[in-house]
Amino acid sequence: MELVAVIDFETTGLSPAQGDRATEIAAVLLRDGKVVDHYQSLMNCGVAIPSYIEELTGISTAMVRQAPPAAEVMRQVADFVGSHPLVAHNASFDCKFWDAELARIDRRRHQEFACSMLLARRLLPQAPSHKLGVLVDFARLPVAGRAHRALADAQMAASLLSYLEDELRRRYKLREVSHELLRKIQKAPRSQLDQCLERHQRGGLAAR
DNA sequence: TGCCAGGCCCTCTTTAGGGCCTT
Repeated sequence: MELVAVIDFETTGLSPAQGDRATEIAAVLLRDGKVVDHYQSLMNCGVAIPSYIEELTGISTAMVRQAPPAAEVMRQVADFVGSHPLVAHNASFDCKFWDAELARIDRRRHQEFACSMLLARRLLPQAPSHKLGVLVDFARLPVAGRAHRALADAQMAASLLSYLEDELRRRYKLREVSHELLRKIQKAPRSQLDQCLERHQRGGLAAR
């Protein structure tokens, strides 16, 4: 598979539209199931961290006040990621913050997101839940560090993505699993997953 | 004062409701 960037944000809440801001970002570059590089930084967005968020993430107002400005961090991570396809766990969440924080520095996203949670719902319907930590435990993947810190979560999402790609290759005898195929699968109705992959195989894309 | 997201997905559905998942 081509190089992809798996990202994870820690934030002050759930919605940039409601004024929530990013407090930490991590991106790991994944190629053929191996992490080849990573970026991580706390970021100072100039707002206080709600106490329940500090309890969840361990990230305090004092910590982000000592961090580089959010604009500087976003420029760095956007340059680090470049034009590589993006992946996140529950990507709709990270996509909102990625786009909102980029907009603040007058930059725009030029690539699509794939979502490891939507893929896991289709490929691992038997998992007890589709939270990142539960899936990592279910698939017996290594725990990268403290949950709800950006780098650990990005590394675990990358491990999960590799596991899901292996499952796709094994079950459907695919030579290669592209980002484009992941996006097709995550959009396919669960009941039509097999038909989706059969169409893909017939199209010859699997052998490329 | 009270409330505060949003997309996905299932079902006792589709003229809807509610749980899941992210912080």
